[in-house]
Amino acid sequence: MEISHTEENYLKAIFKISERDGKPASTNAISSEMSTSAASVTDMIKRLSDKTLIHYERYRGVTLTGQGAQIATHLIRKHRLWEVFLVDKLHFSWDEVHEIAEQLEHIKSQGLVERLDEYLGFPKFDPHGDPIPDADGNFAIRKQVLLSELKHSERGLVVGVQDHSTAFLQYLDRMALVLGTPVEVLEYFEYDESMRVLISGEREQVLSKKVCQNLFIQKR
Amino acid sequence: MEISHTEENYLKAIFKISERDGKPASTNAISSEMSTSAASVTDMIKRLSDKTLIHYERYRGVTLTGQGAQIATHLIRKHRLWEVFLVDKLHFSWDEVHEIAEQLEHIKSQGLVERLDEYLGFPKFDPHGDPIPDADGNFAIRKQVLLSELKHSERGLVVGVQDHSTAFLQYLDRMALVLGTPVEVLEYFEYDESMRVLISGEREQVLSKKVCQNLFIQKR
DNA sequence: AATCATTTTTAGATTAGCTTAAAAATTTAT
DNA sequence: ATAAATTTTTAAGCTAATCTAAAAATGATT
Repeated sequence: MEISHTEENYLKAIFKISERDGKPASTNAISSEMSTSAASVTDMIKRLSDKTLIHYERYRGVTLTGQGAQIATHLIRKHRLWEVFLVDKLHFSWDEVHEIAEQLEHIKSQGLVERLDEYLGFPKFDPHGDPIPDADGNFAIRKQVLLSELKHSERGLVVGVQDHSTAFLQYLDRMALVLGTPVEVLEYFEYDESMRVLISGEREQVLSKKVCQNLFIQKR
Repeated sequence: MEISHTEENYLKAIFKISERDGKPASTNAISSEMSTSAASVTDMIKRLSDKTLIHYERYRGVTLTGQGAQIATHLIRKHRLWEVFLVDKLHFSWDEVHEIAEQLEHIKSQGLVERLDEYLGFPKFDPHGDPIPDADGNFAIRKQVLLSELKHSERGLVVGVQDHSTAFLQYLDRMALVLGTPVEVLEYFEYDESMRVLISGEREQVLSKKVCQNLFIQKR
């Protein structure tokens, strides 16, 4: 069965929305995620239903079938492996790779992903700290909390971001808060929910509420 | 100006045909190259003409404009660089890479090709011995002849293939006649235009007319 | 339960790219 | 130079994916 580039993107969007919201993806949620009209989504829902890639109940929302979920996770696998390639091998920065990987994830080939995986040394996380599903679709799980959840004097490592925007990633680069950086909470300001943080055991920096709520930390 | 995947493929086909035949590409030649109907080609010719990517005179054939030629050579550059990547880094064999590169060549990004080129060490030829145009579209030229043009006792190196078919490439693998292999003509049989050849200074092999007419040799 | 607001679907159209079949233009052969 | 063969174009229509606008269904409010 042929699955188009566009259909693949819909499946990925549905996967993302159900993950995020913990419930079936509504027509509107999909149209918003895909930046398209609700009418287009209704149309596409019919096509994907016919191909048994999704399960749909009118006005109830969309869930992925086993088949659909497999395609979606495989796309995520490819996307994240290509991001690792672009950063590790071609030396792109982590804020430049999303759009390119968005195209590369649609390349179809039996052997390519597995060889790429091997070539990259079977990475478990992408350059933003997001887990890379294995060939069976299983994601590695890591104990992580938001920096905003850390208490005074708690320490940890930066392991990921919740906000993937270019603006945030570039801010983190400027602050030298890349993946693997050790952090320690020195002080919490209730007034604006900001934190004074020791970065790499070297520099102190006050980080805003918004920053703290978008940075994943592995405690230690 | 947006150029679609399909339009890019037409430009590449027109480039290939004009190169091969040394004259403007006819509607039929394009339809044959693209495995599509002549009517579709006429349709596409209108679109590409409107975008000033080709020059067309009814019943006279198609030539690429500067713009069109630039896009075509850039596609060839990307295709061949990706083939080098697949063979050198991911260890695909030379008969497996064409279809994957056919997809990869359409990836759009400012920096990607140049970084890939650098990563691969600025290769001048792809795994089949075809020249890789530089960023300005210039192809390296190499003095090469077909094996069938060599006389008795002449020697050279295998540097390329004319026939890119899987069958031929796999035959060459079996015969250990990969790129860089030294060959010497020991005997020419007028009867069927076959040749007895010394391969790598080690093994003798009789090669058919068809094989000799599809192997490029650099004399020495 | 009736009304209002929101969400979703349907209806009708558009575009890119494709098809087949027939018509027209060009080239080749007699 | 006229007929025959070939090439190319036109005509008409299909599918996937999209849109806007209107209709219908659902959910929320009083």
